[in-house]
Amino acid sequence: MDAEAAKRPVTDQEIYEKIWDAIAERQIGPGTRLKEEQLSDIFSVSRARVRQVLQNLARDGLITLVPNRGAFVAKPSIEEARDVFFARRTIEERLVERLCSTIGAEGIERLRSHVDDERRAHSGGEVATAIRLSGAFHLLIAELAQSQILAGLLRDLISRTSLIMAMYQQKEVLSCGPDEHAAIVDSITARDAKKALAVMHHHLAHIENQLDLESERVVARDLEDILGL
Amino acid sequence: MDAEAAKRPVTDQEIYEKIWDAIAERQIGPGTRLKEEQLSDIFSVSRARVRQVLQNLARDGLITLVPNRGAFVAKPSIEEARDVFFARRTIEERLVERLCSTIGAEGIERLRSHVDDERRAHSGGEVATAIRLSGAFHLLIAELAQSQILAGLLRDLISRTSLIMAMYQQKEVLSCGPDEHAAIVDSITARDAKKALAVMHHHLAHIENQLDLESERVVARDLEDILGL
DNA sequence: TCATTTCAGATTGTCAACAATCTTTGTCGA
DNA sequence: TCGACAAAGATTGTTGACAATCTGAAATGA
Repeated sequence: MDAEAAKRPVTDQEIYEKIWDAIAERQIGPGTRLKEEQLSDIFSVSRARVRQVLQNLARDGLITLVPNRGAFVAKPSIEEARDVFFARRTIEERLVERLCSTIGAEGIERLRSHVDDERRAHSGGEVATAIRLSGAFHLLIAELAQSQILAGLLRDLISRTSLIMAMYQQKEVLSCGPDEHAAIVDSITARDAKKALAVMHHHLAHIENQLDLESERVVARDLEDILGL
Repeated sequence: MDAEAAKRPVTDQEIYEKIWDAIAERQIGPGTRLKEEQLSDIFSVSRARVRQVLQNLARDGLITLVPNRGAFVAKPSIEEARDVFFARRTIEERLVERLCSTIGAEGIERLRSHVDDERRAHSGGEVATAIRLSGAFHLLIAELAQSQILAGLLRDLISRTSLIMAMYQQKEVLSCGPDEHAAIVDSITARDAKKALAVMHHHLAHIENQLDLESERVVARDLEDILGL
C-alpha cells in the first residue's frame, strides 16, 4: 500500500474521471449499483463529495439516480442510443459546416496532427487511448467551431456515446478507424461544406449501424479492484 | 405570517423554479450575488439543499459559480448570447424539419391550441405568462419531435434565452408575438420541411436581432421581497 | 498622501452524525 | 408449501457544526 495515497487530496474531477474511465472501458457493466459509502471508502473522501460527483455523472447521462435507492450505471435503451446519434448528427453536421468557412491555417494543422496521433494509437493497438482520442477528435471540431455551447453539449453526448458503445458495440469491431476522420479533415480543408456535412453524416451513421441490438453483457466485477488507487 | 409555511417541506424543484422565475422576470439583475445562507433563510431549508439547487442553476447557465466566492446571476456577454441563438437554430431547425414528416393529427392539435393560449395571454397583456408560454411553445416542438435528448438540451437553452432577453431586450419590444409561432405551425401542418426550417430560422434570427447591445440595467432589490414565500 | 500589511468579519467548502426510507430476512398462519 | 406481515439491517437524505478561504477595512510606515 502506498502511504502517500492519503496525503494529496483527490479532486472531484479526478474521482469523476476515474469512474468515467471505468464505465467507458467496460469495466463496470451497465446496471451496476454504485453505493456511496463504497465509493467514499475507495477514494478516501467523504460521502458528501461522492454524492456531488454522482450528481455530475447523472447530469451527463452516465449513471441513473433513483431517489432513496442510489446510483446505477445507466442502461441506455437502443432507442436512447439512436436518439444520441440523432442529436450528435444535428450538432456535428452544423459544426463542420461552419468550420468550412471559419477555420484558419493553425486550426487545420491541429486537426491533422490529431488524426496523426489517432493513427499511431490505432496501429499500435492501444485500444483505450484510441477510443479516447476518437472522442477527442469530435470535441476538437467543436472547439475550433467556436461555439462554447455546442461544444459543451457535445461533450455530454460523447460521454453517452462511450457508454453506448460499451453496451452495444460488437466485440470485434473496433472504434471508428482514423480514416473517416481524415476524410472529414480533408473536406474541411477543401472548404467544401456540403461534402464535409455529408462525410460527417456518413461517419456517425456508420458508427450507429455498428451497434449490436442483441448483446446485453453485464460484467459485474468487484469495484475495489477496478477503481482502487 | 403563515404557520403552514414551515409544515409542508419545500422541494428542490420549487426552489429552483422560484429563483428561475425571479431571474427570468428581471426581478434579480445580472451580476447579483446569491448568498447561500440568505437563500436558506428565505426558503427555510438547509444550506446543503440550497447548494444543490445552485449547482443545477449553474449547469443551466443561469448563474455563475465562483469557487470560494459564491453564486452570481449570470451576465452573458453579447457573444455568449449570439452563441445561444446559434445553438438554438441548430437544434430547432432540425426539430421542425423532423416534425414535418413524423407529426400526427393530435400533435398538430396540441400545437394549435398552444398558440391559441399564447394569443390569449398576449392580447390580455399578461406579460409574464406570455413569456413563459412562448418558451413552452419551443419546448412543445421538441417534445413532439420525439428526441428526449434534444428536448433536454433545448430546455437549458431556453432558460438561458430568458436571461439574455432580461438583459438585452429593448424595453418596448415584447416577446415574439404569437404570429410567428402560428406561421411555424402552418408550415408543419403543410408538411413543408423546407419552409418550416426557414420560418424557424427567421423567427430565431428575429428575436436575436431585437437584442440591444447597449443596455446594462442592473436591478438590485431585496431578495427576500422577491423570493419570499 | 499613498502603498503595504495585518486582522477581523463574513462566506463558502467539508465533514461526521442523525433521521428517513427502502430492501431483505425471518416468522407466523392458513 | 405458500403468502402476508414484521422486524432488522443497510442505504440514502438531511442537518448543523467546524475548517478553509476570501474580502474589506484599519493600521502602519515611507
